Amino acid sequence: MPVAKIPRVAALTTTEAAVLALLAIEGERSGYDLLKLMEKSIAHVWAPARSALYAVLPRLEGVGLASCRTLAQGTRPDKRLYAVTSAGRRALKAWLEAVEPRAGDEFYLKLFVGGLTTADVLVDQLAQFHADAAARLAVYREIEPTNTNTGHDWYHRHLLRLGIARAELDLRWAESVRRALARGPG
Amino acid sequence: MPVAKIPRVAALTTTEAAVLALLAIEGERSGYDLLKLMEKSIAHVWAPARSALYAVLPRLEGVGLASCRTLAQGTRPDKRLYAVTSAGRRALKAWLEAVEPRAGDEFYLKLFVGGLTTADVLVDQLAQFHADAAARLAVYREIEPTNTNTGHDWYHRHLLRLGIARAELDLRWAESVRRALARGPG
DNA sequence: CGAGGCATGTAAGAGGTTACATGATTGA
DNA sequence: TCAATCATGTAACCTCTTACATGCCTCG
Repeated sequence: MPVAKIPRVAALTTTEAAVLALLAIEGERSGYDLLKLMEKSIAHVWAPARSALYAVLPRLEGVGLASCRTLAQGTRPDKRLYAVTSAGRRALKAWLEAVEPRAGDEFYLKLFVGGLTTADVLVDQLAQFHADAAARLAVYREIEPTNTNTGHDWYHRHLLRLGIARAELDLRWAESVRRALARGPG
Repeated sequence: MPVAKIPRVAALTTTEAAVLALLAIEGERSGYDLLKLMEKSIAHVWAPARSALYAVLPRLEGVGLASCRTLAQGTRPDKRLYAVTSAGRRALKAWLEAVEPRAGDEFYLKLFVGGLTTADVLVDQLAQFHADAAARLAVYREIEPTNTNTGHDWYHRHLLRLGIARAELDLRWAESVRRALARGPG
């Protein structure tokens, strides 16, 4: 008996996730609306080009993660209003819950739209972020005593200092956010 | 009278610069050699895929920034040994001296191979890095008082804290490196 | 009457990535 | 005998960027 094929929806790209998340938060919007909303919020964490946004919206509609209706405006150009579908919400949930090492900006984006998920999920994401920083710190600590501080090592030493300070900062920050989440957001 | 056309050599990509810099530091090497060297040094700052390295070397040779000779080895596969040409050194110099805002990883790479240039150049690069961090900090400081700490703002607040702490760290670090450069490297 | 907002897209190209492809030698 | 090291590349694809293209309305 053949195993039922679960339609594995391809994972969202960061841009797709950002758009879906913004639609989920703000409700039905046009590409133009989203651009303006992004500028003063999510752009600090993820800022796709205008053309990327306009490319991603029809794609999301094509795979059923967003719906679209065209709003004819008398004088102005037509608007295409997009909204997240239930499949879109499911994809967004899967994206938010997927924990990946060295997620980089994707992690910041998840925290930025943290209101769309639960504290549990965010604690897991944060634990990974913490582990990543700890791993980096361990690597740097191991390199440190081998640095001679002469020749090219002189320059490497400064970068090493920055890497260590950054990693330590990240560790402290992750801890503090974890505690805040434990006390409960909002 | 037509103005003499200065052959504007296209700016180096980060990967090209990393490879040229490594060749400049280590001398004549094969792609395979470079890969191993990268792993335990420059990779912390810039880590291209293996295939990217093997693609970039013939390209550098094609535009005259690197030279290549094939070394037939009895038992092992042939080696292609690359070296920086004088045009390559000039391109590298131009890359090192070009100051760009929000250079990101490219800045770290320049400092990593700082031994290939002068303290003056690095001070300029550092000044830009400092200015970038200051600009970020200013933006965050402006956002801070508008944050309500409720709803989605609760999450944004934590990211804001991280952004501010990072920017402050970067400012202090840039200052300390600048002072160290003033005392003279090596 | 000109700048800027409203509103959507296309085309070309940059700059990577992963997976595929090959094959001998050496050390455990 | 099996995995790792030596050694180089190709092919397909992904994702995003910049620049091009269009056209009306509104406000100063």
